[in-house]
Amino acid sequence: MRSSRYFLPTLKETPADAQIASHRLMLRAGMIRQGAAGIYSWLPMGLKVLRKIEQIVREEQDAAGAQEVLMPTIQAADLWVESGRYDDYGDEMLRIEDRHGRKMLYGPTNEEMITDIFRKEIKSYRDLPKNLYHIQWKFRDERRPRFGVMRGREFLMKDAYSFDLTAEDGQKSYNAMFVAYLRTFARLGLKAIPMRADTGPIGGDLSHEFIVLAETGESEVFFDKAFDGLDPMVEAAAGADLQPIVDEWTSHYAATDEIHDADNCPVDAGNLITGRGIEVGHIFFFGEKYSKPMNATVQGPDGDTVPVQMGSYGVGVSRLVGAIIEACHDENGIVWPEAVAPFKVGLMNLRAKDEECTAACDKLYQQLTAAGIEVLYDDTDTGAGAKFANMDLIGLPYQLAVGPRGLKNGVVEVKDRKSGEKLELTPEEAIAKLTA
RNA sequence: CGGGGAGUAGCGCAGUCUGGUAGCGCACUACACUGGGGGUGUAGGGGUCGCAGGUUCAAAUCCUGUCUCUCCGACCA
Repeated sequence: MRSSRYFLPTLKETPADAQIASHRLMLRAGMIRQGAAGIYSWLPMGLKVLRKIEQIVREEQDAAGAQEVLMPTIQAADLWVESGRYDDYGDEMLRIEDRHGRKMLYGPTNEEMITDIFRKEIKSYRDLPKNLYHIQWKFRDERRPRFGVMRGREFLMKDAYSFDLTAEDGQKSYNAMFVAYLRTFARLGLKAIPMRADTGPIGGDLSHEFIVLAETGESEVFFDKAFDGLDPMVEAAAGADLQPIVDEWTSHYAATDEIHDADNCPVDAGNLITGRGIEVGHIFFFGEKYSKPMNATVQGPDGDTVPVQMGSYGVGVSRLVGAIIEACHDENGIVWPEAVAPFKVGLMNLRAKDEECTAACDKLYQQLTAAGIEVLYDDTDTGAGAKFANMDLIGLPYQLAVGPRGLKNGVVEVKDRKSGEKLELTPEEAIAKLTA
C-alpha cells in the first residue's frame, strides 16, 4: 500500500481526551476515531489489526472444535424475560423498541439466544457435545466508558457456548477452551495468566479470567513465578485429555488486587511476581443456569429428559487491540507483534523527488509485495524526519529506509522497530532478510 | 451513580473575570528553498465561539435552560 493513497490520518499532537497509552496511540496512529462516548469508527489500519486478531481467535476456536455462527446484534426481549435477566441486567442493557412497540435490545451477550437456537434443534444426547461461537459486536451501556477501545460501550467480542450432557463432559469442553485461550494469547504476542474469577452476572461455579500482562494495565496482579516456566503453545491431539494441562496452569497462585491478600498469600515473597494486567478473556462453566429456565433439554441414553450443561467463553477482540498496544509500545509509538501488525514492513522513500531513489524504492516495493510481504510504502514527498517519526508511531515491525546517500554506497537501512537495531544492507540482502 | 473539569478552525489552546471588528501554534493550500529523525520562508484558505432562550445599541464574554464530552471514584469483555 502506498502512503500517498492510504487513508491514514496520523496526528502529531495528542488529543486531550485520551489518557492512556493505547488510546492516545490509536488516535495518533489513525486507527480509530470516536463517534460518541465509548463508540468508535475503525479506520483502515485499525481495522486491519482488528481483523488479524479476529482471525487468530477464529483459527484457535476452530482448532478446538468450536463452530462459527453469526447471531444478530439486535435481540427480542422475550428471551431475556424467559431467562430472568431482562430485569437483572439493569441500565447496562440498551433497550429499544421497534415500530410495532415490540421490546428489543442491543445484545450485551448471547447466552439466551444461543440457548434458544440450541433447544429448537437438539433433542438427543447423541448430538452432543457442541460448541458454537460467533464474533460479533456487543453493546453494554457502561456508566463510564473510558480508555478508548479498552472499555468502550460498543465492542467486538468472540463468545463461544458449549453444550454437554454431563458436568464431566462440560469440564472437557471448558478445558478445550482454556487451552485454546492459552494458545490464542500466545500467538498474539501476549503473556496471559489465567486467574480464578468471580462469575458475576453470567453465573456459575467454575470460571477463569485471562489477564494479559502490561506495565500500564488497569489492575494490579500477583502471580507465582512458576508461570514463567509454562509453555502456553500447548499441542494436544484431538480428543486428548487436557485436564493435566489445565491443572498445571491452575495450580499456581494468581490473583488480582481485589482478591489478593498479602498477609495470607500462599506464595512466599521471593516467588511472587507483581505486575499489572488487562482482562481480555473470561470463561465460565455454569451448568444448567440457562438451560433449566429456558428448557434446553436433551434425552439421555436412559431416556430421561435432562437440561444440558453449558459454558460460555468470551474474548474481548476489540479490547485486545488496546491491550496489545498497552503491552507493546515505547515513547515513540506502537511496537506491533508481527502476528497482528497491519503491515510487516514500512518502506520509506527518503527523497521522493530523486528519480534513482524512487526507482529503487518502487523496485523494492514490487519485490516485497510479490513475495507476499505486506508493505506500507511511504512514497510521499515529505521530509525524512517526518517519515521516520511517523513510522515509529505506527509501529510496523521493520522499517526499510532508502535514500540517495545510502544508495550511493549500494545500501539501504533496515531497522527493527522493537530492538531499534539498524542494519545497512544491499537491497538484495534487505529483501532476503525481510522475506525470511 | 457521587464528586470535579471542559465545549472557540481538523488537533492543541488563548480570549470570558472587566460585553465593542474572533486570535495563536500545529495541520491544510500555493510557491521557493531544504533534504537520513516531525526543516525554513513568503502568501493563502478555513470558525453561525455546543444548542435554545433572555438581558443589551452591541454577547464567545452576562443570565436561564439544555445537550455533549471528559477526569477521579464505585462496577465490567
